[in-house]
Amino acid sequence: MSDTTHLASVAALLGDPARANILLALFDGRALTAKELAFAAHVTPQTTSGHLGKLSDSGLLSMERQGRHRYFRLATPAVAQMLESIMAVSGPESPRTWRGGEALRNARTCYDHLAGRLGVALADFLVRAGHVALSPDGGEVTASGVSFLASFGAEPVSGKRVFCRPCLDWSERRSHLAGRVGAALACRCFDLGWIARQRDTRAVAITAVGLEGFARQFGFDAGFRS
Amino acid sequence: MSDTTHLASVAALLGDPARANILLALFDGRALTAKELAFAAHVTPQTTSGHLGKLSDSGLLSMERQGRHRYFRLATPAVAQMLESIMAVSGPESPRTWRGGEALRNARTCYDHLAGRLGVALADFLVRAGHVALSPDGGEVTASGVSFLASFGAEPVSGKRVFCRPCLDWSERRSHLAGRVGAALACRCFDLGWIARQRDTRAVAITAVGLEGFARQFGFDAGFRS
DNA sequence: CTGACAGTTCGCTGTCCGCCGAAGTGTTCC
DNA sequence: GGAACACTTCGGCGGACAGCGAACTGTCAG
Repeated sequence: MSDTTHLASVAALLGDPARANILLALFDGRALTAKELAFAAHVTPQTTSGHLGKLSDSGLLSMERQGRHRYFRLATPAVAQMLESIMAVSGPESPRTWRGGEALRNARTCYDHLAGRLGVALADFLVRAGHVALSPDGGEVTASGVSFLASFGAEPVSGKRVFCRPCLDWSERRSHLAGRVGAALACRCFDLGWIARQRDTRAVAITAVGLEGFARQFGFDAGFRS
Repeated sequence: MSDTTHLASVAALLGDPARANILLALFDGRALTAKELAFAAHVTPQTTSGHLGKLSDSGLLSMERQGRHRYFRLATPAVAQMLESIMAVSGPESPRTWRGGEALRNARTCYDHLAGRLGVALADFLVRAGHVALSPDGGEVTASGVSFLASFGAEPVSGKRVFCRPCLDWSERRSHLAGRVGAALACRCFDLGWIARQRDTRAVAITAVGLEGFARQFGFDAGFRS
């Protein structure tokens, strides 16, 4: 029964609210210091230190020293995918209970790609335009999609294959784009200055340039709601 | 912080060894009675009853009455995928600690598709033959793959798209096939009598017909190791 | 060197929760 | 009817562990 023991021990790590907060704070792929994580977890630094030790020991986090700071990040994309899939099960519930605020629902990062209304709108456009085909389990980029992405300047990195995968959006209950394609799109949008990261939150801001750009290139109004 | 709370509460459910055993016992998609699950979880029926109540309340399990029995199963495929992704993170560790036995490593079901050495060998064949292209995030069936699957009698169900997705095998540390394609392949192998389910384990037995069939159609020896 | 600050280790307390024995409800079969 | 069985509820016990205050190590700035 060795495998169930390990599954349970990893799950138990995620089962503590403080540790869950830490992991979600790192969910967008950035590296944060122990103190920042203590703030995110709503516990004291010494408690956080214990949690970070456990998470690192089990291989969920990787750590990097820099002067007197220690930067923590998710050890691998597999960890992010695990968090995604748990939220896909736990998240939906009643949308009314959402306290993350409208900003988070509008646009946020999900590890390395975009989620929220913006992420879903992007995916919708690509599907409607026939650039991408999505099914519950996965997706494919069509020939027209390949050239569209190239013209937009979002070339998925690393050879092998153009690939994309759907990621269930737990606020919108619909799929947005993940995988290399999702990452490339998000990256390009940041480069163009259409969206910008904000402090202490996974929510991203849509800039004035972005509003105009999304309307022109993707044909939707990214103003969502006030 | 509503979403972290829910993530933590779901993870906490999986974090108990008894509940993890219950979920893994249901991982192959079958429905089991409360008593069978008590046996699988190594705890008494009354303790199991409490666990099943919690798992059902949080929507991880669905229940069905049948006479004086109660049958439980995983509520949705999303739950199975969540388990997969956690095992992908927790499972690898040192292969030496594997106690599931060689049978489980050789061939087992992973919700609705095949895993273990057999699952990996099938995926390998399809990739080498150019029937399927796999990347860490997803996969595609090629034109030749579509006709190959049709000739084998494994037509993925439900219209929309032929689709497949890789699933990280936590014993072999390599990908096998999941998604509709994986399910169709497994289903066809059961139908042909190449493999057979066994009691009280996720391991599947490879029949004599299967040995011959895998060698002829897929070009590998499914004898793996004694 | 000294003070400030990041991060850790230690020891203690309080709480939560898994577990089982005993007793209760509902169903089936004779 | 009554016995057997599946499953649940209740109550108390005991272990595991998150949390913090206090004290320690290490790094930086002047």
